[in-house]
Amino acid sequence: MPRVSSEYLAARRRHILAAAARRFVRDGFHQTSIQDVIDEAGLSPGGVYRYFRSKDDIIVAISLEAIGAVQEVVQDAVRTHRPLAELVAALPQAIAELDQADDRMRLAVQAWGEALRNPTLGEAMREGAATVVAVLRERILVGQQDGDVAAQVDPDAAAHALLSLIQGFILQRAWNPELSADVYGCGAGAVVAGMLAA
Amino acid sequence: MPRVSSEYLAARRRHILAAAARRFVRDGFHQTSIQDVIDEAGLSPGGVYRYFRSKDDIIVAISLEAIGAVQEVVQDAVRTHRPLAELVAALPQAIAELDQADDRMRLAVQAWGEALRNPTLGEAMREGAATVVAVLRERILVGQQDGDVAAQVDPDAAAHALLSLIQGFILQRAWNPELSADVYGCGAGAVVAGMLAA
DNA sequence: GCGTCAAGAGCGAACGCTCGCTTTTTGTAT
DNA sequence: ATACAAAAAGCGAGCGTTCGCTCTTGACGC
Repeated sequence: MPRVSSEYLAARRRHILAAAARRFVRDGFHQTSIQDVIDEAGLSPGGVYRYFRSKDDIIVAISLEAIGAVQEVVQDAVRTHRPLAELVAALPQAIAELDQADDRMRLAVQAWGEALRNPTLGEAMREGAATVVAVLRERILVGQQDGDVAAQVDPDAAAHALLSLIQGFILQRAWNPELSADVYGCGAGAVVAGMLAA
Repeated sequence: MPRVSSEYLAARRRHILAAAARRFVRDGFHQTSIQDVIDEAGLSPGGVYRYFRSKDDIIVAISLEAIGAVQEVVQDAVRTHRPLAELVAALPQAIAELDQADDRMRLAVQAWGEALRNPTLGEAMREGAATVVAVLRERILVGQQDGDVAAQVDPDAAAHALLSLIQGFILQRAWNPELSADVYGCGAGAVVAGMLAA
């Protein structure tokens, strides 16, 4: 199959990544051997190494996909211009839907740990987090201008806290898929909406 | 050196765990070979395998230590009976102090991922999270009885959200040690105290 | 001198990955 | 249309290395 279209090549690459993702979800990055990925993809070592320079390359690609997906969900959610509390309450549901098909969020949790020792991934993670924080900060600032958010709140610090609400849900749901996105969303929304009695 | 005291044995065990922790922090669980741990401990394979049945045993022991530390910090903080917003604002500082000596929180992040594939660790993680949630829920319930917390808030769901604020800080700080515990604490406190304008 | 602990050589298995070969497809000349 | 040459995708045996771990052996406190 030489001299094939670039779409073919991209599809092949995606095929390998999908196979790797399935194994990584089940067994973890490092309990999965490259041979496992090769078997899952129905290829041979040479076939896989034509598309990826190393196992680490595959891990990085998968991790970037996972964090990119989270980033997108948050950005999309903010774009809807809902009230902030409602937005926060809705995010868990959106993430749960993203996760339903392929357990992608389990990959995200593993990628978090991986980012601590892989510089490329660490940089990407910091960048991704910074982007999400920036988006949330802008939303908070707008809210303050509109009078929907208390003026004395530090937008940057609060944005980090909102990011935590998302990350925490991803983590807790990875451990316990029973965790209801709706219930968690209500809890998170209530916290943001002003949990303490006036 | 036969027939030594049980304190000696316990100390030996701790010595090995400390050595393993140093390596695990630097290189990750799976990029660290058992030989690395052996070298770091200044022992031989036989010396290490007298105290641990397998590398996984060491990983589990280290992970349990890390999650136990978080659990303790939260429980201690709740016991101080401060106002809830103040408590949440203070937690990041307490965690940062815990982390300062040995980067223990980097181990926690790795343990989170490890819990997804190691059933023992998974169970421990669910249990640990449930304990923390229970403690926070009780605190919220008390707050509701005292009128400090809005009555319509679901205590369980809100407790999960508070746990997220802690987990998110651990994660974000692991990626970026520059993240100020004070600033984050203020943000988290503000969110809980009622971020949205009345 | 018995009982225990640690040393360290070394085991088999599994690892990530390479490389020479085969197979398949495409472009071009006929 | 057909034949052929060039190019590239995929195969898979097998490389060297490293892995987690075992087991014999010697050292030493009691």
